[in-house]
Amino acid sequence: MTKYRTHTCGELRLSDAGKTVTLSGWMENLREVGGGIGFLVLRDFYGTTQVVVETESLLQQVQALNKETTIQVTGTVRERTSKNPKMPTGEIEIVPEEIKVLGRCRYNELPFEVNFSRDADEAQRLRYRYLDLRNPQVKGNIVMRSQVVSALRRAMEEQGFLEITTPILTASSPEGARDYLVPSRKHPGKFYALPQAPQQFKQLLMASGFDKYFQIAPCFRDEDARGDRSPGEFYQLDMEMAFAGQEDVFAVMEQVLPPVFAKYGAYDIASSAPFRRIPYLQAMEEFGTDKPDLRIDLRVTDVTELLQGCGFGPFENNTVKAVPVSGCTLTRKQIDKLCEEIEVQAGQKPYWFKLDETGEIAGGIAKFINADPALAANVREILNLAPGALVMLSAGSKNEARKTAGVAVKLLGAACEGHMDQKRYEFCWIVDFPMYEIGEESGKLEFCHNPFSMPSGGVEALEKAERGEIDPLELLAEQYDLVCNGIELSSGAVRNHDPEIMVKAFELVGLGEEDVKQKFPAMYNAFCYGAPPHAGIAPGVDRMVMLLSGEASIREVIAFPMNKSAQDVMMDAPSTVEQAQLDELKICTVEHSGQD
RNA sequence: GGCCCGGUAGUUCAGCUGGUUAGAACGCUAGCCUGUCACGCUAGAGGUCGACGGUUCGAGCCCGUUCCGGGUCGCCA
Repeated sequence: MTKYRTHTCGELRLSDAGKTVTLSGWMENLREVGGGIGFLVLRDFYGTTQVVVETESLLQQVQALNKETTIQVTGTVRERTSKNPKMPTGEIEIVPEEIKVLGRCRYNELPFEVNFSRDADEAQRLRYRYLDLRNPQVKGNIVMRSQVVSALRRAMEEQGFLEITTPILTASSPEGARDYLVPSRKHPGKFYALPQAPQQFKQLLMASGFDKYFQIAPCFRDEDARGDRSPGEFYQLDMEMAFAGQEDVFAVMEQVLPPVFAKYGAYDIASSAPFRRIPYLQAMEEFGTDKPDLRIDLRVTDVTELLQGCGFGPFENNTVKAVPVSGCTLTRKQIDKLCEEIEVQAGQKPYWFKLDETGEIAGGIAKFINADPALAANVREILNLAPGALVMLSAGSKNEARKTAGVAVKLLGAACEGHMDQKRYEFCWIVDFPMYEIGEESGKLEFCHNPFSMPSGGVEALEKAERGEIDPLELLAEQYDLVCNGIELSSGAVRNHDPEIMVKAFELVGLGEEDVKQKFPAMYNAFCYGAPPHAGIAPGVDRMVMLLSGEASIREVIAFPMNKSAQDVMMDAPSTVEQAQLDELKICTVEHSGQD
């Protein structure tokens, strides 16, 4: 049997001096210092070890090798005369007797230098991801992800959950995101779909009598990417529990997540149970978003009435929101830059003024407020302003003004000192989501989130809405979001397990029993055979690891990510296939015009 | 699909108001260097300035079209 190594490149210490060892790894660097001496840095998964090449023949041998060649070094561990306290193996070096090439690197110029790969162009990194991943920092995120997934698994199992895998080839679902379709060879013209989430299967597991289910579940959605959303596929910690409600789900997550975040995260403080609960409407009013970052102490104030008629055009007949920031030291230039960034992210221009050292309102739209001394005094009092305060303003429809203010809170919190406690994980639950909304395109009543959620108040509430006793828009759903540091980790809900209530919920949006049966046949049928009340949630694994690593891009926590255009440039996917494969699937290719 | 930013040496970038032979750092090649550790020193090689078209006496720079990458909005029940 070939023994490639006796030790790893990260483990030898001074106490090992004198031992004969064999190490295998990548040749990271060769430093020749003259006099026939060369220092070779050998790297493997576990670390780096210095090999000191002192004989002419060995030096010639390694001089001829390109960096990143894999080699096997057999030699003696020796105490270094000049130690390097910066590296764990810095007290020793290997004096080699034999160096064997295991895998030659054929190129003396690499697409980028391994230890600086994070500075390289991202397309280049993804094309040569196997080189990129040799960088210990890049690799570290993937290692951490593995540890986090393992810890989550253990924690869920300790809570009595059973991991059950569900089908990858399944049926297309009628709602939600665009599906990835897979043609069926045995049934020409018909398609499987990759699951957008195991939603229906986990609910069917509940109907089957499994009590607590979880899965690190792959999910597939054909939607465009974002910095925090990988295109195509992602993973969720999917869970569902029977005979359970909102509080039961909260309790599980509040026990499972904080220890994992505190242990593996970049910050070691995570909120403890119970997480703060914020009703949806309150979050929208106070934070201007349903994804508040609780580390920021800034809040949104409605100043619509206060500033109506101040003479500033954009405020007339619009909702106006203010975000006061005390003790703001931003310069005029920095404020302008921030406004630009708010405009990019919110799609709407913000306005501002500030209080100078003497307490005078100055800058931005100050003159409209100063025009009326009584108004100026009111503004100061209502917003509780002291000298040095900055006030960011937004105006527009209620939604626009809120959203812009929300972006302002997020960016001001990050930009202004003393308004954000950065080094912690702050969880919160957003609760009491509306069940229905008026669709922007249709102008009609639609489900706000998903039709699987149980309406608060059950069938009675729906009937009241049906009889016109209450506005359907006021109906709430037993639906919740889990948010951490301004990032939505998950939606979840108490599910609607009662076919009667399901039909009633659909009737309010102009659909009926036939629609429910047609859209969700398996679930509807299963629930007709006696289903337990159940609830669940599915926090995104990629998002969580991204938060823990402190990375700004989700691609940094995925071993082999796709680019923004949903391509794997390393594997060249998607790609064309053989005509024979298409023929077998009875798929005709259509000549592409190239114009669309 | 809309908007914004970018594309210059193997890599990361600089390049003024349009003006001679397009620069730097890292990497690479060669030589030197007896303890380096992001080793150091000297020299050298390396460019279709994303592509196409236009304006101009003259374009890396200005204009148009297009391709590629990233961000953002739409989208993501």
